[in-house]
Amino acid sequence: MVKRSEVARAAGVSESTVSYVITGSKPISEATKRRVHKVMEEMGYKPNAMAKALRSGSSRMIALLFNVSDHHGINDGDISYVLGAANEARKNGYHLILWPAYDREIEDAILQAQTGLLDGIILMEVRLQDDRVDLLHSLNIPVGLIGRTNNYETEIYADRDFEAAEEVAFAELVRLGHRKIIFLSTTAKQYREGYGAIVRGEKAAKFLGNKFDVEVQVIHASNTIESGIKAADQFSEKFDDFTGIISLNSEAVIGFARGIQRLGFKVPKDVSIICIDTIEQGALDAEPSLTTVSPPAAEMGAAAVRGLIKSLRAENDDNSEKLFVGKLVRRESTASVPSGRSIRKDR
Amino acid sequence: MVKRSEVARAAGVSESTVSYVITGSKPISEATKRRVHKVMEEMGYKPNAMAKALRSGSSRMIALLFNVSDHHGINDGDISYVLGAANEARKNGYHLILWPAYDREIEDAILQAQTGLLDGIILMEVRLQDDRVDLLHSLNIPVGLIGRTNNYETEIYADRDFEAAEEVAFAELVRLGHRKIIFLSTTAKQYREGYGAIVRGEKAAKFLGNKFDVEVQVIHASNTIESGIKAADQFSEKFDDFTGIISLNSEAVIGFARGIQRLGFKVPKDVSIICIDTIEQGALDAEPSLTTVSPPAAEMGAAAVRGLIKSLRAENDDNSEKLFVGKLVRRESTASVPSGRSIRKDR
DNA sequence: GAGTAATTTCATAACGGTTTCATAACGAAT
DNA sequence: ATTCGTTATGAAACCGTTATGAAATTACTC
Repeated sequence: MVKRSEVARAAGVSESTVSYVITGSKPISEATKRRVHKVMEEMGYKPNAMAKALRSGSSRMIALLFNVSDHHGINDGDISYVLGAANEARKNGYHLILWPAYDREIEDAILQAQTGLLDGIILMEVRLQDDRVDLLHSLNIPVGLIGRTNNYETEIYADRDFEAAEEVAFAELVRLGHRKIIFLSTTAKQYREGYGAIVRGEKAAKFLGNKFDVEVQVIHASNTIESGIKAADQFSEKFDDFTGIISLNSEAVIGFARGIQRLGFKVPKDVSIICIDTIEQGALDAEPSLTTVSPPAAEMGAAAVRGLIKSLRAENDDNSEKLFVGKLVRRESTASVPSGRSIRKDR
Repeated sequence: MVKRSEVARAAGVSESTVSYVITGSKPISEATKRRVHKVMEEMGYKPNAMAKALRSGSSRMIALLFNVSDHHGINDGDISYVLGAANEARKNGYHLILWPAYDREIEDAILQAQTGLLDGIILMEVRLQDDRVDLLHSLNIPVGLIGRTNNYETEIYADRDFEAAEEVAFAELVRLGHRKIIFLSTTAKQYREGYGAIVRGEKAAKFLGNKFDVEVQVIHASNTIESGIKAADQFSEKFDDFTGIISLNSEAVIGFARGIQRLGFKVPKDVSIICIDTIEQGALDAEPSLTTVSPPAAEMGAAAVRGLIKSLRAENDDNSEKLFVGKLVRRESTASVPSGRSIRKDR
C-alpha cells in the first residue's frame, strides 16, 4: 500500500503539503496541487482511514442498535429504517455498523463507543422513559433516536407523528361515512412498558374520536396473526356494529382481517380497514390488500442519522424534519358505509 | 479518556508491559498482571480501537454489501441474513458495516477496503459469473459470499443446497400422492442474468422430476403478487391437471395462491403448495398459510461471516458447513391428492 | 533595493497503541 | 565462577495520518 510519505517524496514536497492538498485545511498553490494530485493518481494512493481516525479522534462510524427480542420477533419491515439510515450515513461519509442487541442490552455498545470505535449511536424502539438514552447522555455519547422519549425536545430524533397519521386515517374513514371505529392496538403490556408508538397512538385515537365526533373502541392484541384472529372474535361478539378499523398493529391486522372475513364480515363491504403502522409488503400480501398510512421508514432512518451527523459536526439543526406522517395509500380494504347500514350489520 | 501511558505510570511499569498484560503475547508475572489489571479497572481504561487498528493493520470491520435494486425491490426477509451476519461478526470481535449498494456498484466498497477501513467484504445475491467476485480477488480483498459462483470450490461462501431443499419438497408432495408438479420460478430474465438460486433451482427441479418420476412444468413470474396472479391464469388455462406447486418465488407465490383460489381451485384440497425460498412472515400471512422449506437465513449469514473471519485469521476451514437445506414446515397449503382425482380436477 | 506583509511550504510532534530488540534477574548446569 | 536458558521488563521504533509553529518564498510598498 502506498503511503503518504512516498507520495510526498515522489512529488518533491513534504508530507504535510500532501495533507493540505487533500484536506484543503491550508492554502496550497495551484501548481503544487496539480502535481500532488497527479502523483497520487499515478501511484494509486489511498489515504489510510484508521490513521486518519486515530489522529482526528473521529472514526466516522455510527452504530445502529437493532433490537432483537425473543418475545417480540423481528419486524421484517424494520429493514427499511436500517437501510435508510445506512444510506444516509454513507452519503455523508460515515459508516453504519449494524448491532443486533438482544433485548435491551447496551453495555457492549457503550464500551465500543468508549474505545473510540464509534462517533455515535442510533437507537430504535425507544421507550418514553428509556434508561439507555439517559445512560448514553451521562457518558457523553452522542445519540440519535428512531422514535422518541417523553422529553424529546432536547433529543436528536426522527419519529412518527402519530396524531397526524391517525388523523389522516380518521378523516378518510369519516369521509367514507364511518361513525364507529375500532382502534386495533398492541398488548396492554407493551403499553405499560411505555413504547412511544403505542402510548402516543392510543392517546391520539381517543383525542381524534372526540375531534371527529365518532365513537372509538380500543382492542388489544399481541403482534401475531393468531392474536389478530382472536381479536376478530372479540369484534364479532362485542363490536359488530362498528364499521371502521384503524390498526396500529401490523401483524395482528392481517389475522384480524382474515378472522372477520371468516366470521362472515365482508371487507370492505361491511368493514373498512386502515393500517397506520405497517410494512408495505404485509399490506400487499393481505387479502384484500390493505389501505395504509405507512411510515416513511427509510426517510425516518435517514433523518435520525442526518441529525446525529449534523450534531457531530456541531452544525445546528433546528430546521430539519423530525416528525413524519406518511401518505394515505388507498387499496382494497376501504369503502363507503353502505347506505342505511352504517350502524348495524346483518349477517 | 485514559490512555495506556497513564495506566503504565500509575502501575509503575512500562507501556509495553501493560500491552503484554492485555494481549498476553509475552509472559508476565502474576503479581504484575494483577497490579496492572487493578489499575486499569480503577482508572476505567479502555484501549483505543483506532490506534490498535492502525498499528495491527486490521480494522476488524467487515462490510456487507446489500443490494438495493430499483427493478427488483428489497426482500424483507433479507434482514435475517444481515442480522445473522452482524451477530456472528460481533461474537468474533468483528463489526459489520451495512452497505446499501445500488444495483451492482462495488467500486466504493473496494475503495474503502483499500483505505484500511475493511478487513473483508460479504456479498449477497451472487451470480454464477460475478464480476465483483473476480474484481475483489484480483485486488486481494478477502470476500465471503452468501450464495455462490460457478467455481465455488475455492470460495468462502454459504449457500442454499437447492437440490436438497427441493428434494424435501418433492418428497413431501410425492408422499401425498402428487404426480404432476408445477415449478414456480422467477423471470427468464433473471435466469439469464445468472442468479445462482434460480439457475440451480430450475436445474434441480428438472433433475428431481426424473428422479421421482413425476411430471414437472416450469412457470415463470416476476417478483410481484400481480405477476403471481397472472401465473395463476396460465396455470388454469394450460396446467389445471397439475396438483402440486413448488415455488422458488416468494412474492409471486402469494399472488399465485390467491389467483388460483379466485379461479375456483381450493388450496390445499385441489392444489398443494410448498415454498422453497420464502420469508416466514410471508408464508404465515398467506391464506392459507404456506408449507415451506425455508432457508435458515440467519445461519447462512453467520456462516459466511464465520468463514471469512476464519480465513482472515488464516485458520483453515474445511470442515465448516457451507450448504444449507432448511427444514420442512407443514402448514395449511399441503394435503393429499383426493383419491380418484389425482390427475384431472373438476370445477 | 530594503523593509514588510502575505503566501506557501516544511520539519516535527502528537494520536495511542504493538512489536522488536536488548537487558536484567535468577536458578541450574557445567 | 562461568555459562546457559528462562522468564520478566523496558526503551525505542513504527503504523499513517493531522496540527502547530516556524521557515522559506513571493509580492507589495515606498
